[in-house]
Amino acid sequence: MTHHATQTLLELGYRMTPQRTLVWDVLRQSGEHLTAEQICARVQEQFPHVNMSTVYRTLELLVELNLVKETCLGPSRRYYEVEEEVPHHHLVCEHCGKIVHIHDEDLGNLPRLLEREQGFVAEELTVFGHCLDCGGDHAHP
Amino acid sequence: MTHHATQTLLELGYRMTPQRTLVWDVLRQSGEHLTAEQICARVQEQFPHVNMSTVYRTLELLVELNLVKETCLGPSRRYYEVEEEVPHHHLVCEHCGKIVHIHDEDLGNLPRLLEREQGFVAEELTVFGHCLDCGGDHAHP
DNA sequence: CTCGCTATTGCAATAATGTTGCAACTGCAA
DNA sequence: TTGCAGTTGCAACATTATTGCAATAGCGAG
Ligand SMILES: [Mn+2]
Ligand SMILES: [Mn+2]
Ligand SMILES: [Zn+2]
Ligand SMILES: [Zn+2]
Repeated sequence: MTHHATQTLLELGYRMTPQRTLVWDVLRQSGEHLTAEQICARVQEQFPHVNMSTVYRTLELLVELNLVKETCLGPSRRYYEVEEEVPHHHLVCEHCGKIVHIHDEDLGNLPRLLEREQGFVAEELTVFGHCLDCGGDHAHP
Repeated sequence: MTHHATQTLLELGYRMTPQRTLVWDVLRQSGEHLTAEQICARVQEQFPHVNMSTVYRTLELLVELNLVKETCLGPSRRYYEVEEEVPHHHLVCEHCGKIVHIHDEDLGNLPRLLEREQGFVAEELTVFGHCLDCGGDHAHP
């Protein structure tokens, strides 16, 4: 576990445990969006007796401390990834499942428009649609 | 159940049943985003023995026929609403839970931007953030 | 209008995902 | 080294959704 996360935990009176280190390292090394179950499986490759409930509790803690981000990219499942310095948004291809990251500067004038017209402050957005490979022509190949 | 939905079902060889009529009518009359459980509760006010599994199966069918839209507005729950002619998108306030509809013309240049820069065809988008009442000033009151 | 076929339903069991109570264990600070 | 509060594993539980199956009931044919 990097100095960053370790320090945050210890400063706040939490303890460093192998379980927490492993969950964090899995997320750092994968760089993907992982479900709790996927994280648990990868943790168990190195430490087989680690329990799902520990993984859930660890994720809950890391999310609370803003070290990990929880995202809903579809029904019935939560995905986790390391919280990055600069926030990002998601394009989700409904055909192949591919997920692409975009950043505030890719949003054009939408945030200003929503704030001006609706008084709504956009923080994170998810766009469902079809990616380049899956037919931008609406053909849903 | 309106002529519209009835006809679609019958044309395709499905049968009209009181259960299907009730689910459809609940969705039409509410105009809100309802969970399967809420729909079932309202159906049971008029027809108490209707079962949850029937509601789920009915919703699955109506979604498949594009009569109802299923939306994921957060983890752990699916919401249903009547599919409208003109598609819409959602602003979800993470503080008070309020959901606002916006339409394509409220999106500014985002769809064109995504298509041009990412080759991504946006179909439906969900924006998480904070509504007017819940402090556009990031104060999260 | 009646009949019969088969789509549909209710029910209970099961699945999938996440949460919690609790006794045993263990970081870590003194 | 030691003690204790934070943490874990486990099993039970909670919530949301799906499925197998026998009983029921639409609806088209006659
Ligand atoms: Mn992401
Ligand atoms: Mn809606
Ligand atoms: Zn795709
Ligand atoms: Zn609000």
